[in-house]
Amino acid sequence: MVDYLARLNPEQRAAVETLEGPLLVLAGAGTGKTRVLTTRFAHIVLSGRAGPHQVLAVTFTNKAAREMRERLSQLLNRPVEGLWLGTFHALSTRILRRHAALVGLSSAFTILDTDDQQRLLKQVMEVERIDTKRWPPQLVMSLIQRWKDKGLTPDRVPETEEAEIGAGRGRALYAAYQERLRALNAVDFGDLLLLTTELLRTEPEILAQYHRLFRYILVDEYQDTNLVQYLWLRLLAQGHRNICCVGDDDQSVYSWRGAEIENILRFEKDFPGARVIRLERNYRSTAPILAAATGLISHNQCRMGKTLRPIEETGQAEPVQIVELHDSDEEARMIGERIERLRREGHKLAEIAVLVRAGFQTRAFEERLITIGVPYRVIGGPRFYERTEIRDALAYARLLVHPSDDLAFERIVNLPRRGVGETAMRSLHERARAQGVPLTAAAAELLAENALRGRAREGLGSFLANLERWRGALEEAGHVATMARVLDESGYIAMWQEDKSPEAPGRIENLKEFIRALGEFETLAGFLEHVALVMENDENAAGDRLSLMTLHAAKGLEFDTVFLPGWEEGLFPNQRALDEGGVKALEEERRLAYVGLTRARRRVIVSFVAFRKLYSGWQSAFPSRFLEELPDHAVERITSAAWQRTAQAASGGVFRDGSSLVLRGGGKEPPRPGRQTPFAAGVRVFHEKFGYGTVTAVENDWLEIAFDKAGSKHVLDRYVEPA
DNA sequence: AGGTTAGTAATTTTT
DNA sequence: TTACTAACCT
Repeated sequence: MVDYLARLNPEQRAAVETLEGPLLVLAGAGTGKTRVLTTRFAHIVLSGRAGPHQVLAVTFTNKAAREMRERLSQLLNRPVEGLWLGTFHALSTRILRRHAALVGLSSAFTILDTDDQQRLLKQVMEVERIDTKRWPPQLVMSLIQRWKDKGLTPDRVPETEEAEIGAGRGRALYAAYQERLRALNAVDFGDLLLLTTELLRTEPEILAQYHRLFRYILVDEYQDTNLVQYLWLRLLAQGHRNICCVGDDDQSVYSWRGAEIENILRFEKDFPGARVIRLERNYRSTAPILAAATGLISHNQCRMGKTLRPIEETGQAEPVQIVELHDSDEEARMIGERIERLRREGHKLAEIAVLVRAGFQTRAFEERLITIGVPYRVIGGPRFYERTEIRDALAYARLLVHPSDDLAFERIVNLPRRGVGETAMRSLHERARAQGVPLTAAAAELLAENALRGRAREGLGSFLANLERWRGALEEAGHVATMARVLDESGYIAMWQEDKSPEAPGRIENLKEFIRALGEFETLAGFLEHVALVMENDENAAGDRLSLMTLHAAKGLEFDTVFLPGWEEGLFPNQRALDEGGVKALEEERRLAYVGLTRARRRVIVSFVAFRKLYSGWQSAFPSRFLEELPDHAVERITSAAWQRTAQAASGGVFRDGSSLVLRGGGKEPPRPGRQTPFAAGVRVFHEKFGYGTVTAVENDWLEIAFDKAGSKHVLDRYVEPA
């Protein structure tokens, strides 16, 4: 037997060797999913069924693609390049650039990011006279994005849905936005998928060409695919029908981003004759952790069904701990203490993670970790290429490469200040629209005609002259030196140097890093393409550090010890998710809890509090319903009092100075337990801003009130008085 | 044109 | 509480 096959368990082997026809591999957490995927790819090649270039391998993230490429090159024992292995978006771009003309683009189209998308849509909405206050562009954008996720071009958006947004003009806005994109020779992320699918659907010869090329298709994280991605895959798989999707329905947590768990649940219907193989042997976690996770997820209705089994019974495995605490400060303190203890016992910080439901929760822990001196890193913060200064620098670069990039022009024409304000921009826009030319050209025209006055003329004049000069330098001095020069001569660096805000020095550092990053690419255009598709963080900050991140960001990672704080109703499961998505959302929240639990190899500490500091005040909370869903035999429940006893008993415990038991005075003190809201459903109330209304529901100190004038609102009881 | 202040809203995030 | 935006003032 070939030795790479010998290293697999029977299910994994079946997943690797079942090559013909559709196959769904249901891979539970920690069951060797990546190994199966890469080994399968290698097996296709090594068994001589297809060349490496005849396999299409699709992932969601660049990280996953990179990992797969590396492991594949190890298995094949040679470097692998130019493979059809990448993200849906990168592969779509590659296909689309080849046939751009067929979808009305030139092959040098630019890819807009979220920020550009929103600016553009806002402009479109202003032109269409839509109140952007009533209809935030962000909201409209998300609906357009959702339509794109479903494979709907403007003409295919159902009439019932278009009434939803922009005063019933949703579809018109979508169409206008698409028109603007086309005029700019630009696409957004959604378009990459949508246009590729359209291309494959309307051009049978091209589709046939790809059918001939791709003899095998591999898909990672299938539970996260949306409808267009499914259509995209289905079109390409029609050829040989050798499609293998790997995923875990219990880890589908991106529905709010358009992912449809139905894709994986429906697989056998979508691909008749499909085989399904379950990977249930878990190589990661202890028996109690798996029992807790399995018990919890069994409360979901909407799933394929799968049971994680530990590899062997480990007698002394720790139960999952559930710690009850009085308030959120105490929770941060408890976790800090436990981390210090683990550290003293010789555990690496890099093997410990604190996973929270929402980003803002990390702050409390950061503060605590700083005071006790534990090095940490926050994963999934603002990404490098999304920082203001980097996006500005990118706009300069884009304008050099594409003089017609209006969005880039607008972003930096007055940054730093060049006296080009609203008035000047209005005349530029008017001219550009009238002549059908880009803003740069319009500016040149107006300058030549002496149609601009004062500082705007000076500023624009030297700006355009500079652009020309820099473009010349690009040829002679190369892109790295030129961009450094651009940032300097434009006054952009100086702008931040003069800025007194605390983050300014960091921004200048980032700009230096930006110049360094440029050096890794042959050309500026190549760099821009990379940036558009690979918006990732460099989170490889060295050293032994604790990880702090959201549950979403933790998917795919694993740690020895995992802390799961904030298991309270409203926070987790998240109230807003529940309000918007009902039972489906609750199940997704539960899957998120499942993801959290299964990140741990050896230890899980779940915690919840009675009072949580939120924004300015304290809020009371109930334990999360998920806590009751954890099977008793797998958990150990520790009450606040019990925890205090153990802490006191432990040498060097929290209460060394005896002060921690006394809550600090003033506004920092959380409210006493047992407080009851004086309001009940049906009671008439008055609110300073919303006026009179009737209470329709009560949850803790939150009231749902139907106001006579202002509609239905969710408010805290302390802001209303009996009418 | 540009700086200042008041008002408002606050999940999850990759490409 | 903070962070961001829009209206307002100079």
